[in-house]
Amino acid sequence: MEHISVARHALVKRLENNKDTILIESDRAAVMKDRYPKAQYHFLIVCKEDIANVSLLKQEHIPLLDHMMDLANQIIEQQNHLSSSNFLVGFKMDAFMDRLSMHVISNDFYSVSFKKVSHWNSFHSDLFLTYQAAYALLRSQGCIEPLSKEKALELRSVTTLQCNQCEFKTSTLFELKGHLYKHWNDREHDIEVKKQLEKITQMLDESKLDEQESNVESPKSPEDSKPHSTQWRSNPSDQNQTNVISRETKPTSANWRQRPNHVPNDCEQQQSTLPYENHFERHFQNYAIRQHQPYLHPLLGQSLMGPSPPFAQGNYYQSLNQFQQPQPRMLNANNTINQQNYMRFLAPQSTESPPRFNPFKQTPNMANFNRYQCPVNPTNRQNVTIHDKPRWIPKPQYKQNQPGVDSPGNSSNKLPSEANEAKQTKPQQKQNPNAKADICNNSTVLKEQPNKANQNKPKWKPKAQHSQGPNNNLNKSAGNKAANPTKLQHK
DNA sequence: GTTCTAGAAC
DNA sequence: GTTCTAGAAC
Repeated sequence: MEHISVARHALVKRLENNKDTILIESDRAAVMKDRYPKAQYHFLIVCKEDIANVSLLKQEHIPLLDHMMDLANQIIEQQNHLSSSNFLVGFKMDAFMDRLSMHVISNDFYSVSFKKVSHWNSFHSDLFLTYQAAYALLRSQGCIEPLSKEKALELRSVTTLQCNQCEFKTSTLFELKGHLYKHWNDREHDIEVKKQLEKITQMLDESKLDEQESNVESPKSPEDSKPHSTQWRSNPSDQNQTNVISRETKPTSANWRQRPNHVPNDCEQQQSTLPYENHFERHFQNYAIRQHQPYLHPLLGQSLMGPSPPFAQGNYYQSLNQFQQPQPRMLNANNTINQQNYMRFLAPQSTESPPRFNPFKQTPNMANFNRYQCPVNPTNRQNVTIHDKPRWIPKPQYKQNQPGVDSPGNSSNKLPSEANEAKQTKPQQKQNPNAKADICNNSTVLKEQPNKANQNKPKWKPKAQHSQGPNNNLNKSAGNKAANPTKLQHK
């Protein structure tokens, strides 16, 4: 149980020792990223005062609550293109950590660490107490009643999952995550469209301003017209004049085509057969279609930029449909997702709109990085076949060995193929009938005949209960459950 | 709470 | 060979 208390204390430890992970700090609280974010943006505002959880708050803590909310607003304001309405702010009633922490989490819930139904229920049931609710309870009652363990367990395991952005309901985490991915993808498109439109609007404003400047400076007769406004600005006096142009003035257009009641001369008549070149709006509209069409939202793309972009024409979410139906053996009895299957679920991405950089995505540990551990790099993936890809890479557990000493268990310095061979030798050692009999009959023999390959640090040590008592001859798993129900104690 | 992984189960 | 589970470690 000691390791659980260590884990519970990890937040305080991080607060005290890992100052570099703190984003905003005050004398009463600090803002840091959640270690396992359940959405694209997930922050913790950790209280510095030794308060274990929200149910220990009293009325005198209302100023502390307000201060934590101030920090929450500060960190939300730092996130571009997201407003406070996109965030949930509050406390977990069944918090695991032993220090009061306010969660600030974006409502997309698109994250690698979002893996369990209980993760969803922690934020979308009575397990989550919003800041407003906590404030109201402290003001009215002066305290916050804790949830019973039974009630918390019941709320955690609710399987009716209601989308937090629409009326969609499902009973499987798989469908919910596929659905949430659509919401996230749409929002990313909206943000991208907004950025592009802002950029285009800015360019249009600048070009209109230039046009107005040129119209004020342009001579009245076509014979004196000069083709480029930049040439006029080469004269310093002209340049000064352009700086005092008022937006309200409507000067005669520099383009003869745009002047009302203008009769073109011979030269202009000849030009009329040429393409219409001087229409800035049209020019930039075409530019926008060429440059930004792939990024437009389907609805905006249809009305503003001409034909629908490719992702709006076909079944854009066709690649996602495979996630709609839960596949067999993807979920276990606890409705959690197997790690490997989960990565398979995340792997396919639309080629039309690559996802935005994930600020929380963990970078691989480059010390142990090799081509076998790089499932997302397509160039490396091409080089890996099923046959030469080991299921796991042994970690360098034998660093204590002196250099030059050839240890049979030291697979960290070997090639992967050699590591595979070393792994294949393990069952042969286990099948030694004498050794197996010794393990079953006398635990002390284990100390006398240790596994030589793993002599320095055995990966698994059978417990004394396995070789003692009435479960001696039962199979191992049954003996484990009967003699050592630690799992039940943890839960 | 989380990840990782050996061994069991399929 | 693949998936699940339990235990260890953080």
